Amino acid sequence: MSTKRPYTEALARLRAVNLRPTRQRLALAKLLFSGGDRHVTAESLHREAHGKQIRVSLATVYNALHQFTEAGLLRQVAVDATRSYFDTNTRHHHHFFSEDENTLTDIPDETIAVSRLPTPPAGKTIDRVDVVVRVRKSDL
Amino acid sequence: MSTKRPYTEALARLRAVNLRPTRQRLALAKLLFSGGDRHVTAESLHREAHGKQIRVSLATVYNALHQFTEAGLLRQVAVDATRSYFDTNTRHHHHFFSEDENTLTDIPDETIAVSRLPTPPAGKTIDRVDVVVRVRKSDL
DNA sequence: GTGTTTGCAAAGTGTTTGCAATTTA
DNA sequence: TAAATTGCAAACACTTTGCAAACAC
Repeated sequence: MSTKRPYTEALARLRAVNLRPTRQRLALAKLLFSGGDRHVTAESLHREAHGKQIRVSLATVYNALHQFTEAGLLRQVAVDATRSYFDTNTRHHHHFFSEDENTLTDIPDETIAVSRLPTPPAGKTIDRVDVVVRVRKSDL
Repeated sequence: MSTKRPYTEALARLRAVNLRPTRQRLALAKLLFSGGDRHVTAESLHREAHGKQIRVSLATVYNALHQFTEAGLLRQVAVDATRSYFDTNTRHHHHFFSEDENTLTDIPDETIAVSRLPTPPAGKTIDRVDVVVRVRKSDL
């Protein structure tokens, strides 16, 4: 678990991928990697940081999210045409997407399975398979 | 097949869903529904229309795509955080997404299967399951 | 004629970029 | 102090909206 020593933890992560541990990156890394798995958008992370008195610009949040993604610390998920989501769980897994609340949730890996993968078009290789189970409130 | 009599065909489709067959809507419906299954973005459809001397504004293309989608003639597909894709195939099926060319292709339904669907979070119902098989050029 | 639809231009989102000032090593 | 990073504001790409003119019925 990465709940303890969030500062050291975040610092180590940044060092490991050769990103300078600036005040902003450290703070964001702490928010992202100190709890369990998380799903954030640039906006939501920026808002969260501000709520905790961390001064960081939205542009820097965008930069950090992309740098973290490139470094393999995050994974980008495309579910909504308007916003970009980032997932701290970089292992292979799938998602629930709540269309009411616009929120992502991980699907436990054992509870879903794709069988019979198709042959990709000629000259192409499968990069990855994303399954999004779209859910909404039961009643209405 | 809807290849023949594209005008009558498009007209019938619009009538069926109670959308006034205006010149613009008819022209777009003809482009969309006269061939086989298609995947378009607002931009690509607008460009295509212009190429065929059909005068229609981008705003109208957006309106039409949304009206057609609402009417069940199209289906919206979320694969890319920046653009919205619309699919003329509204049956249940999945997609290849080429990350090199930003293009969608249908996956024949028999060649893919999702087994063991997960139980949705409490109070939620599964609306639909989208599988996107991301592919890229084999070499590099 | 009356209500609908169109096209334009303006406004709105979410995101990226250029660059001077600041910070890190 | 040299190189990297930040924050701001401007630019961007895509999409939506308000409204007068044009159109369908």
